Parts: sequence; C-alpha cells; structure tokens
Amino acid sequence: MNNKIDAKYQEMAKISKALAHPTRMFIIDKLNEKEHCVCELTEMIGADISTVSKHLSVLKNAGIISAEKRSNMVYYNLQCKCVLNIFGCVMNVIQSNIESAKQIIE
Amino acid sequence: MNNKIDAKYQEMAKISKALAHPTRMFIIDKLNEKEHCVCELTEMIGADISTVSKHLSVLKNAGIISAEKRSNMVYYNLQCKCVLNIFGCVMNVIQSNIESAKQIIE
DNA sequence: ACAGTATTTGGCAGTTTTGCCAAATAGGCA
DNA sequence: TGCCTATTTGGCAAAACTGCCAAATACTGT
Repeated sequence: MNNKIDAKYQEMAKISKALAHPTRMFIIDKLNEKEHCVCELTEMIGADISTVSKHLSVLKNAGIISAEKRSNMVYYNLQCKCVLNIFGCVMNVIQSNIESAKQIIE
Repeated sequence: MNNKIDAKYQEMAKISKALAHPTRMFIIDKLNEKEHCVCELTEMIGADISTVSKHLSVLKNAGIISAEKRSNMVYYNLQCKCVLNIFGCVMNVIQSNIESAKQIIE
C-alpha cells in the first residue's frame, strides 16, 4: 500500500470517522430536516453543551456541516446533501444485516 | 434522545465506525474486485497478520464482510454490495469538499 | 501423531476519542 | 462599560482503538 494510495483511504476514513458516533449521526439526521443552533441540538441530545459543540466541530472539520453565525447564535446546516446518501446507505447495510439474520434463523 | 431512537443511531454509528480506518477502507476496496484470504490482504497491506485479522473481524462483526473457510485458508468477501454505495458516497463528500475549497480560493 | 501453514485470540503499551467542568470568547442590549 | 446569553476552547480522567508479539487453534499432508 504505497503512500499515494494510502492518502485516498486516509481521506475516506476521515469522513467515516466523523460519522462514527451516535450523537453525530443524530445531529445529521436533525440537520437534514432543518438548520439548528447549538442550544437546540443540545436540548435534543441532552449532553453538556461543550460536548455537543465538540461533536459539531468534528462534523464541520470533515466538511459535513457548515456553520453560520447570526446574532449570538451559531446555526448549523448540512454542507452537502450527499451525506444523506451515506446515511441511507448505512441504513441499507443494517437492513441487509437483518435480512441475513432472518435467513439464518429459518 | 430516548433509548429507542438512540438504538438506531447507535447501530448506524457501528457501521460507520467499522469503516473508519484506512486499512479497512482499503480492504473493502480490494474485496470489491474479488475475494481474498487473510495472507493476500496482509501482503498488500504490509502490517502484521494479526493486525489484519483483527481489522477483518471488525468488518465482519459489523456485517460488512463474510468469511468462508476453504482448506486452511479463510476467504473474505463483501457481505453486501451496498457497502460500495457508502464507499461511493464518501468519495462524493470528499469531492464536494474539494469543490467548496476551490470556491473559497477563487 | 507430527510438522508445517493459515488464522485467530490474549495481552499489553501507546494513541486517540469522549464527556464533563471551568474558563475564555463573542454578540446583544441596557 | 457591564451584564447576559450562546458558543468555543483547554484540560483532564475514563474509555475505546491500534498494532505488535506470543500463544492458541484449525487444517493439510506425511
């Protein structure tokens, strides 16, 4: 695995890693409906606001969401709707796993 | 975030987490072409065979790949082609990030 | 049974991630 | 300016992840 090839997988892993947390998956799902500020998300998630802020920064850093400051609030949005495809694909994998499990039982 | 809802995001994060490593991304890419045994993958990756075996077990545990033992070798395959969609979607996000970066420069 | 090959598992040290608290920063408004 | 709200950042302890080695397991062929 040479370095150039490795860089590609590194980059892909970085995106996946950004998604790899239940709270962040939740955030993406919510931002799909509409934009939210940090305190709204914090309210829904029920963790410390600093924790939520850090999750948001992970997603932003991966280019998955974008932030826009209005008055003294920061509103987050999906940067690119293509994340939703990943979201859907992950659900498909889960669905497929369930199907496999069913077959084993029968 | 009640428990039932949480379970959904937990499951999704589990899939994402399984993908969240360059070596595992590489493995998926290779298994897309054709099945491979552990030693073939180890050869390509250049890590300890036990390390590769553990990566494979992470992917298998997430239901992403499947193992088939033939003679004294274990051949791994993609369990469900739908993972490739995720693969493609992740690349789209990367592409979209590049586009965004370009726009900022201009 | 024995030797040889392929793979998995246990364990451990080093690194990264997570989540909370406290402190810092930023904007709005009196 | 000073106070209030919203958010980010620094720091720390706990938890999870990685990658290597050594040992265990599984199968082949003699």
